[in-house]
Formats: sequence, C-alpha cells, structure tokens
Amino acid sequence: MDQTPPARLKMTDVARLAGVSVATVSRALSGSVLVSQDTRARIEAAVEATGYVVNQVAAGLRLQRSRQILVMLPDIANPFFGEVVLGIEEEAQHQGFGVLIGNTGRSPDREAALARQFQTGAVDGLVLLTGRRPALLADVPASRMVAVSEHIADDSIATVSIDNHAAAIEAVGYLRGLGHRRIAHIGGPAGNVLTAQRFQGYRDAQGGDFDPRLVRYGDYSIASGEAAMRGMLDEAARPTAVFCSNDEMAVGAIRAARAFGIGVPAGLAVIGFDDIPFAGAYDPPLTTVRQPRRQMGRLAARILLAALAGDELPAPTALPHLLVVRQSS
Amino acid sequence: MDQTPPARLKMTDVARLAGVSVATVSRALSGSVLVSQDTRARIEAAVEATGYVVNQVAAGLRLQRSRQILVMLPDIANPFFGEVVLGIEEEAQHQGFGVLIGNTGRSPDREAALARQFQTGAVDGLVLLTGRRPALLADVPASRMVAVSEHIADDSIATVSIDNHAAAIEAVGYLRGLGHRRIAHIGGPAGNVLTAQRFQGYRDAQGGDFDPRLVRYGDYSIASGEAAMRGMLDEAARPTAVFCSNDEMAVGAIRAARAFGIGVPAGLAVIGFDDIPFAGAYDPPLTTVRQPRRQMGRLAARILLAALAGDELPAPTALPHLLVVRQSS
DNA sequence: TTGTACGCGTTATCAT
DNA sequence: ATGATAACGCGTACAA
Repeated sequence: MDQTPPARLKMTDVARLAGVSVATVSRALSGSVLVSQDTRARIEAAVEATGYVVNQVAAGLRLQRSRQILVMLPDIANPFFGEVVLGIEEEAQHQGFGVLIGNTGRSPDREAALARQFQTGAVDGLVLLTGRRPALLADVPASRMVAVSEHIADDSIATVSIDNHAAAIEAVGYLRGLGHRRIAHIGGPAGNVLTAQRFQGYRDAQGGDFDPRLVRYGDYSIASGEAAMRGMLDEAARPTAVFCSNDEMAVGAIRAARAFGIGVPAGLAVIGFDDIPFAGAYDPPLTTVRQPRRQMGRLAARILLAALAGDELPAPTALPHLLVVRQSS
Repeated sequence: MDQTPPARLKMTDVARLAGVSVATVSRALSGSVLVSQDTRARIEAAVEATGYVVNQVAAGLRLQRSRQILVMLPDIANPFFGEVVLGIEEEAQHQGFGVLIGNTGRSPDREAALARQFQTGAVDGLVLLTGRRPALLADVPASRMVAVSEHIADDSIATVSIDNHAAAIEAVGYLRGLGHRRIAHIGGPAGNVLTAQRFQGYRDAQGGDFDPRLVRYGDYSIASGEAAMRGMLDEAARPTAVFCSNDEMAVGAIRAARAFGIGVPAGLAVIGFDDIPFAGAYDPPLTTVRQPRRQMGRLAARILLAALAGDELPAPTALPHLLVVRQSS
C-alpha cells in the first residue's frame, strides 16, 4: 500500500507552498524579525498544513551543534540516578535539547566508547554523574560539562550537589542527640571525593568518640552494606548506631543486624542516605538524608545549557538536603 | 593558553596527511575492499596520529540516518525500566548506535514532544516501553519500532515480552499448591493489555474459586498496592493470599497486612512480579516472578537494529520467566 | 523585506 | 585502486 514512503518534506517544499524562498522560510522558522507579518503567516500555514519539522541533523551540520546532551552515569538501574536524569531531561526538553544516556557500568572501556560520541559531533554537552572526567575528554573545555552529586577533583568543572559534609554532621549529630556514642559509618568506595566528604562530616561530629574500627567502606550495594555491618557486629565492641552513605547499604546493615538477632532501632539505630522511594516503605521505614535529586538534575541541565550558550559557569552552590526521620533510628 | 580551540579535524586533514583523497579515506574507514593494503596503512597511521573520528552528524546527513535510537518510557526512575534500558544500551552500543531516553511521565504532551524528535531525523528507530504507540507516530512504519514488555494492541509492531498469562498461572498455581483458595489479585492499570493478560492467567488458575470481589487495580506504586489491599482486608471475607502485578504493589500489600496486624506469610501469602533488586532484600523477602529485563532489552535492540538494516520483523516470541520463591509466601 | 549562493563534513557516483 | 565532485538539508553573508 504505502508504496512511496512519504518522502519527508524539506524546507524547499514549504517554501514552494508558501511562494517564498527557503531563506525566508528559514528566517521565519527561527523567529527572525526580518520577515513580514504577511509572509510569516503564509509560511506558518504551509508548515501547519504539511506537518513539516526542521531536520535537526542538517541544521546541526550547518550550525556545528546537535542540540543533544549526553548524561554519563555508572548505573541507570539505580533509582538515585534515575530521578536525577528525570530532572535533567525535564529541563533539557524544555529548552529543545535531547538527552542521551550513557551507562559506563563503571568500566573505563565503556566510558571511552561513550566519550567518543562526544568527539563525533553527536553531542554538545555532557553531564557527569560518574564522579570523574573520562580520560578521553581531557581536551574538552570544562564549559561543556557539568558534574552532579560528586565533585570532580582536579579541575574547574561546575558541580551541582548538596553539602555532604554538613549533611553527614547533621545525621550523626542526630544520632548523638539520641544518646548514641558508638556510631559506625559505612561509606561509599574509598578514595572517592564524595566518600571523603561524608566521612569527614561523620568524623567531625564524632569528635573524641571517633573510633577508626567503626568505619567500613562498601560499593553502595545492599550486599556490601550487609557485609560491612556483619564485620563490625563480629567484633567485641559493637556499635549502637550506624550512618550509611546510601539507603541500599543501610538496608544491608539492617539485614546484618537481624541476622545477629539485633532489633532495629532498639539494638541498632540506622541512618541511610538519598531517600530513595523504597526507604519509606522498608520495615522499619528508614531514617535518611534526602537529596533533591530531581532539582539537582534540573539545575545541572540549566547550568550546562547556559554554559553552552556562552554564559559563565556559576560558583558551586550546595542545594538543600533534608534529614528525614523515620523509624530506623 | 589554548588560544585556538583545537578546531576538530575533518576527513580532508587526514587525507592530506596520508597523501590521498577524501574519497579514499572514506572508503578505508568504512572498510571497503577497494583500497590497497599500503594506502590503508598510511591512512590508519594518520588517523591514529591525529585521533580523528568521523563526524556522525555529517555522515548522518549524507546517509539519511543518525545511528541513534530513542527509548520511550513512562518512568525512568522505575528500576524495572532501568534494567531494560541497560540491555538496550548494551546491544545498541555494541552495534555503534547511541541511545536516547525519553521520559513521557505518562503525559501525552511529553509523548508528542518526544515523537517529534523522531520526525527531525535525530533518531532512526524507537523502542516503546509505554504500552502504546504515540498518536503522532501513526505514519511511521512498524519496521522502525519495537515494543517491550507490553504488547501494543492494534498493530504489527514487534514485541518482546514474557508469557504473562502463563506466568500468572504459575504464580497463582503455586499459591494454590500451598492450599490457598481465597487468592486476591492486585493488577496494574485497568484497560491495559498487560493487566488483562495477567488477570486472565489469575482467573484461569482460580477456576471455580474465582471471586471478583478479590480483584483490584493499582498504578504500580507502593501506595496503590497498600490501598487496594486495605480495601480487601476491610471486607468480611478476607483473602489468605494475594498475587500482585509488580513488586511495589506487593510491598504495599504487605504494609497493609501489617497495619491490620496480619503477619506475612502466616496470615497472608504475597507474590509480586518483576523481581526488582529490592525484592530479595525486603522483610520478608518477596516471592516474585522474575522477568529477564536485561535480556528483554538486548533482544529488543537487536530486533530493532536488524529491522532498520532491512531484516524482517520476527514473530513474537516469549522470553522465559522464573518464579522465585522466597519467604513472603 | 526577500532571494541567491555558498558551505557545514560526509558518502556515493562516475571517471580514470 | 584512486580522485573529482555532486548531493544530503539547512543557515546566513551578501546582493537586491
């Protein structure tokens, strides 16, 4: 039946229909003032009638930009990142940009493959949720990327995050207010900036009560949180509370406690981080530090798109976090 | 410092360096046989030395394709979709395609805005995780899209999914094997094909024990599952088990039971669907039907890319599911 | 206010 | 086996 695949129409077609040149159509469509009310109306009518849309690939070639941004993240299946992406996508789409997702799976190879996308002109800007700048992107100007959540160490990339140090102090301070002194900490991967910031907050809040034997590191998985907690419960001097660097590890800690016959919060108070959707539904509902993930994504996109348009990169600003107290503490 | 923003090099530059014409470079890079060992080596050396990569935008304009596919989904923050996207991305990247993510948020407006991307030439193909074909895409050939998880009603779009009817029968059959007869069902949004398939399986398994008062519908959220279950526990004749159409609603059902002082699985056996990462970590760990999400994504991408390359669309094949028995039943 | 014509970086056709 | 060159569809000097 549809013998002739309706041959997508081009600007020439619209021009012919409206009885003007392509230049005029182009101007009209890009909102130039250099076009009379009258002809503009005719052109718009023609566009309406045909359902014409500009070919972004051709426009991109001409303008040397693609109106696409790439989000690089370690694990899209993680609910934390998902919600951030939602915010990015919201703002990007609002400004007429498309969003590409690249999963690194924490593998440098995948990272490199993705970075190549950047070189091919398929992408104008980059949002980094990986906590580091891929090696291949060494020569891409900082004004074309923005980092979310994790500050990127060695350079001038704009960053959107909360004040992790303050959030950790607040969480641990809350536990101390409950009377806890032997408070453990399960952090993210060691050596990472984010991990260091939260650890420092924990340490500062603990002050003289700080005990290095109560600090472990995981990889943000439930299993790693459980393993870390088991390790500490095996020791003679057990903690009475634990501050975890994400909600998954907090769940792991609770499972470990349970395995030892320890009740939560009676025998062990637990605080997580992020407030993923499941945190409030767990049993017991998790006390946790909420990050404004959606808002972080939106802001990151806004900063990046502004930078692409030539604006200065803003000084890093921390978004507000919120300690959500539930029944695990 | 870097005064001259290193002006991305083009094929011409490589050609000059290798002492050949652009045509030859293009041929060499696309693996044509029409190029001698010798010159190919020289070209490869030049590429290596400069780090040149083909400009996909320009190639796309010439070839009339973008090597990008768009994944449309209702909610990227949902772990089910996240894992499917992972599979899609894996296969796509393997074949040199980029993946764009479009979040509809179940809003027709967003859907339309996304669909426009398709018309602009920015995208070659489409993966639908939304359970329906957007209105705007009425004239896009079915060979340029593939649906995952939910069969799309009215037409010939290729679909990748499990056998939902069989899976429901298996889940409910398992409960019946445990001696349950008053088995409730909390389904997804009413009117949706997927919901109907699982309901039908439930009904078939229940046979003469089927009782329409034990069927409710939710929106896949924890809250909706909880509300649905509360409704049934309020009634005189309570169910002794419930089969839920996803894990979130199963968690909601457990919370409702708890609020009524009913233990799980002692007072109420619960089965979920999907086996999201949290299912095994919940208390009690959830019995659930596992869908091979990653594999579904990979297969969908493979089918789509094959179709874009001209292959026939395969007949719908169901991927294997797996009833994972844990402690909630 | 509008039109003409060139170029964005590739690939494919046609010569050679 | 290689080279010259015409598209691909659009935006924008420049001319009118």
